[in-house]
Amino acid sequence: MTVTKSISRDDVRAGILQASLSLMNEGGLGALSMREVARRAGVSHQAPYHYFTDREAILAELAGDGFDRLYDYMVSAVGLARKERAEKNRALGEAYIRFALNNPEVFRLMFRVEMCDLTRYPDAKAKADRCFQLVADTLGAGANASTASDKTSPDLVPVIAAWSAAHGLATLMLEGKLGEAFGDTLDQREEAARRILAFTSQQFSK
Amino acid sequence: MTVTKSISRDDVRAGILQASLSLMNEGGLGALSMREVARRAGVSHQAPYHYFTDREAILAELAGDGFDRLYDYMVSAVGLARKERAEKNRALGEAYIRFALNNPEVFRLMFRVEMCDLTRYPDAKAKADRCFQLVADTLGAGANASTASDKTSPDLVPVIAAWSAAHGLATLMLEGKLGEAFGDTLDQREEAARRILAFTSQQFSK
DNA sequence: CGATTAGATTGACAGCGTCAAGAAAGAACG
DNA sequence: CGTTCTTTCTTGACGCTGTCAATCTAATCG
Repeated sequence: MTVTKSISRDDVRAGILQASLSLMNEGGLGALSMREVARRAGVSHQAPYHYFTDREAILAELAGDGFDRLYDYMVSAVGLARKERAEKNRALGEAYIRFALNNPEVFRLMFRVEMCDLTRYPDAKAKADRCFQLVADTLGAGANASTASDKTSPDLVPVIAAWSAAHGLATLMLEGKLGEAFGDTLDQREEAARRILAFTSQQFSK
Repeated sequence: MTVTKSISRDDVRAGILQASLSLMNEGGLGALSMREVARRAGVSHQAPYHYFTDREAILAELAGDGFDRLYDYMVSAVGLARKERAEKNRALGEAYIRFALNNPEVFRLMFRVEMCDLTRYPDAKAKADRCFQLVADTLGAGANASTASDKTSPDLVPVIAAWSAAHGLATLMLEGKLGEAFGDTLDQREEAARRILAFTSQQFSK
């Protein structure tokens, strides 16, 4: 059946990940089942176990990719922003929320510990830490929240405060807790998020 | 077997809810299965369907109870706080986070739309709205974020901004995204949350 | 007392994640 | 070339899930 020269091992692996991603984006995290993934990738229901130890390993890989993409979102936004720190902070938050609204399922996956416990997947954890480090650096503190080198790092408080504000807004919008008060289309919601975030970063800019 | 006078209908219903709650608190949301709930409640695996149409209906009821308890947390905290508005705002946020850290699974349930879509369960939605209304009132705006009577309500922006800050902090702590930088015991984490929240509300108080 | 009806139970079905055993296909080596 | 070994994939099975359907129980009413 393999008319093409050959289907390499990596191709199958990539196919499984691709099937997982599209399945998740179509039907939510709950629709991502090992068997359906295998069906979509055109392999037997057990084949994925040859590439991933279990369901969580696939989720960890997807989450890792998500953190990489979030990183790109943030880096490019900060790069484009005007050079004032307040401006960069705002751009960072906006990128964070834009990513969440445009990739809701991946975003959920990335921040739900029971979906994939990143401490068990060092590669994905490194990608996540890279994001957190970028947030901390951009917001002006050098310490990493996750590794926590020195426990007495007062600069960490404002970083986490600002991060929380953006993360909370993203979460509440994603879960529909703000109702449709701010529009139902993606553009309207992004614009609303921008307004709220502008207020927040203005307050945080002393 | 029914030595007591009789097991009323409401008793069975309450037993099912109780079993669901304890199961959820022990093994997380994933451990809450209809059959295990029935087993714990000492009824047949199909009995719960006589009281709840499906799994989501049980979750909706638990979420509703959660919102009631969150309401109590917040009301009593605000009542105890000094009368300055900044003080009340801080107390509100602290109560919010204290609830989240002490009831992690219920909190997750309450804010995950795919677990139970509250628009399908008006009773639970009313309890949720009551909480949001309290937040909006305490933070100084009269409009309800969920019902959104008038779309041009500028006062809503600071309310949502503050709510997002508290919600984001609760979420990030709950999901372990802040690492153990702020302690591993509940008390230490509550204290850390208080510090961060103090910073935020100070910034928001102009 | 017998008939009706509401309530609860048992049984069945398809789907799930995953363990275990077998088949297929190369590679290594005599 | 044949044979064994190893790696890769498939099929089958088990116990679990949520839920539909049919059966059994029990109580109410004529």
